[in-house]
Amino acid sequence: MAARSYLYGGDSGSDAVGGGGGSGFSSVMLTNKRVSSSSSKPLDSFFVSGSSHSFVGSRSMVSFEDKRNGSSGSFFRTFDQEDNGDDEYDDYFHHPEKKRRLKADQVQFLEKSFETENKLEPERKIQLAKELGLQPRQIAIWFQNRRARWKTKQLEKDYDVLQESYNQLKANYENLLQEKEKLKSEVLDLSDKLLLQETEKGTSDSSSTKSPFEPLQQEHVADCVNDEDVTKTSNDGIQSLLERGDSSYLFEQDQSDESLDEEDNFGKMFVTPVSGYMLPKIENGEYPELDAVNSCYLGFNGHDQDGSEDQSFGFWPY
DNA sequence: TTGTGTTTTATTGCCTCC
DNA sequence: GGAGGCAATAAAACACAA
Repeated sequence: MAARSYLYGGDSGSDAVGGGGGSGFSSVMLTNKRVSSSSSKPLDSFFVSGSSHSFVGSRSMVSFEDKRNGSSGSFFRTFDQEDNGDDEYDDYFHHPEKKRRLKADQVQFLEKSFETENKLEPERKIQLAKELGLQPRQIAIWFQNRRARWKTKQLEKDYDVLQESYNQLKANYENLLQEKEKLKSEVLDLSDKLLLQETEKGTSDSSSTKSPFEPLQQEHVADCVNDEDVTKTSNDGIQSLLERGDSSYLFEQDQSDESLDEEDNFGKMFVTPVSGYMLPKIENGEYPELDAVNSCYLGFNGHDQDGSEDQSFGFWPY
């Protein structure tokens, strides 16, 4: 073990109460195992608990509460002040391995001190030990354990917050999925209508100019719409077109029909060559709404990069 | 009364800081 | 290298249902 000094009981703690399961009364159990420069000088273990005592020994250093017999009273009891001193003497000296809990008022005092500052400076440790009639080491241990409990509570709170956030995100994601399905069916419906329209137009006028939808076969559109990764595919198609500088597939608005543009911004849309989706047209080198369209995939596409299923899009702090 | 789960007190070992 | 903090853990004390 690293350098650690023991005031009593010699070496590490095979004979100490607690981890070692050994014996040893307060001279072991309540002893500063570590010697610190500030508070764990050898006399620390014999810390005087009350202002009226210059030295009262280990008995008065501990002021435990035994809830079973309801003993209570001042923090600063001494042997002389005990009502049933002999019995408690037996408790302390003949059952050396027993731990005693701090009294409720001692705990309350420590809690208030912890509220103001959860770290313990040596001076404050000494002061608290004086006021409570405990050893500085006990104060330090109490604060240490209290910090651990506080941390656990904080983690629980953080977990709850994250859980709530996750639930909200999940709900949003499910809403977006529903919305996406709805939009899909709308796109499919409109594509059908347009194709029908083009077909009728084609039969009546076979020499008309090519429709921008001509490359799109209806079954192809349907296939693409059913594609799980359709939005990503759409984006890929757009990117490849942009890289090729090929804008011939972009759906150009019929300039003669201004009312259509005003009513539904149809002219700001184009049909993707691969999936047949209508998407916002590029403006200033950016897709104004494409990021928003794809955002759900980036965050919640439910697939790993290798394509495997990954339904656990939640995040856990541990 | 007893078995069992939880809380509290304390130890141990490791780590960081000065 | 010493002092102190923290995580892990032990064990006593406590709570409570059966």
